[in-house]
Amino acid sequence: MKVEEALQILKEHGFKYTGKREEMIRICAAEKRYLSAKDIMERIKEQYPTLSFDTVYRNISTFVELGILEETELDGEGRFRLACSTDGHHHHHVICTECGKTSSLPGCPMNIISAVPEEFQVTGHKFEVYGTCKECVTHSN
Amino acid sequence: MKVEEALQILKEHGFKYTGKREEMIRICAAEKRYLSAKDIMERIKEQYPTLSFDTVYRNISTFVELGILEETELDGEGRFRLACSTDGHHHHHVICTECGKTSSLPGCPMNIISAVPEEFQVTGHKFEVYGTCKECVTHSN
DNA sequence: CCCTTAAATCGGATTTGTTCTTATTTGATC
DNA sequence: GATCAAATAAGAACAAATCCGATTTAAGGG
Repeated sequence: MKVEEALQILKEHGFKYTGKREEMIRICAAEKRYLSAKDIMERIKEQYPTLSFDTVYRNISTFVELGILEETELDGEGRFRLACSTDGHHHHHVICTECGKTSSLPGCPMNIISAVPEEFQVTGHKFEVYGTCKECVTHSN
Repeated sequence: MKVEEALQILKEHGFKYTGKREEMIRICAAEKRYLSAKDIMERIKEQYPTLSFDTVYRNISTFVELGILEETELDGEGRFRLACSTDGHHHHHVICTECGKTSSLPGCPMNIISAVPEEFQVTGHKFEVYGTCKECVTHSN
């Protein structure tokens, strides 16, 4: 997803444009990795030093609801990255547990699963491979 | 995994036997679903009304480290269930997001994945299907 | 342009899940 | 039964996330 697409989605849903929102999205668009709310705060402080964490958290959850951001969880804290499933087709990621860096995996296990027990009404799924990226392996040695 | 196996694992690793630990394990063994620390606290209060949450949390993490409990996360809180991967072979679950009830899924996507980018050193993976179980669908209507 | 209004933001207090600290108790071993 | 390390209690401390009341700001209409 591109920054412009994200802003368009916001507009379509009646959300106001603010420089802070755009900057948050730009920050997420800048790297192929999951960022924590803290990471985003840190990066946005350069342009908006007074931004409150309430704003960051509130915007993040708006973005997640609108499908602009994808969410996961590492070490008990939420991590976010610009949605990329919509770029092509649905897929999953390998995630570096050190730095949040991601890389796409082909395919989705749901396509292959023979059967989900019929006493469950399926609402979603999560498939994530965890690891350490080359950079983080190097740094930790 | 059975309660006795779990206790055996504790013993093998030099942990002391306590009634509280056994009871915690029994509680987890009693149902095929993920329980929160709070759930376990609640259930154990019948036998050990004074048990502190520190004890519950500390024991839970010991159990997770020893592979006695499996951990996941729902609604921002840790959930635990008696490990069952060791029963037969490695597998995954459908999880009811309402009550934590689980059901096994055959197979593991890691077997099918063609290739993980070689710049990642894989350390683990998570595959979970989420849904609502029959009981919870009924109750919410 | 200015006015109005609802949405967005601020700043701090609050909540929630979890961990830490210190003193005390208890299980295992001799 | 004495000893000692491990386990526990109780509450303080922590960190992530949310809530709240007051203020500011974007968007649209006159």
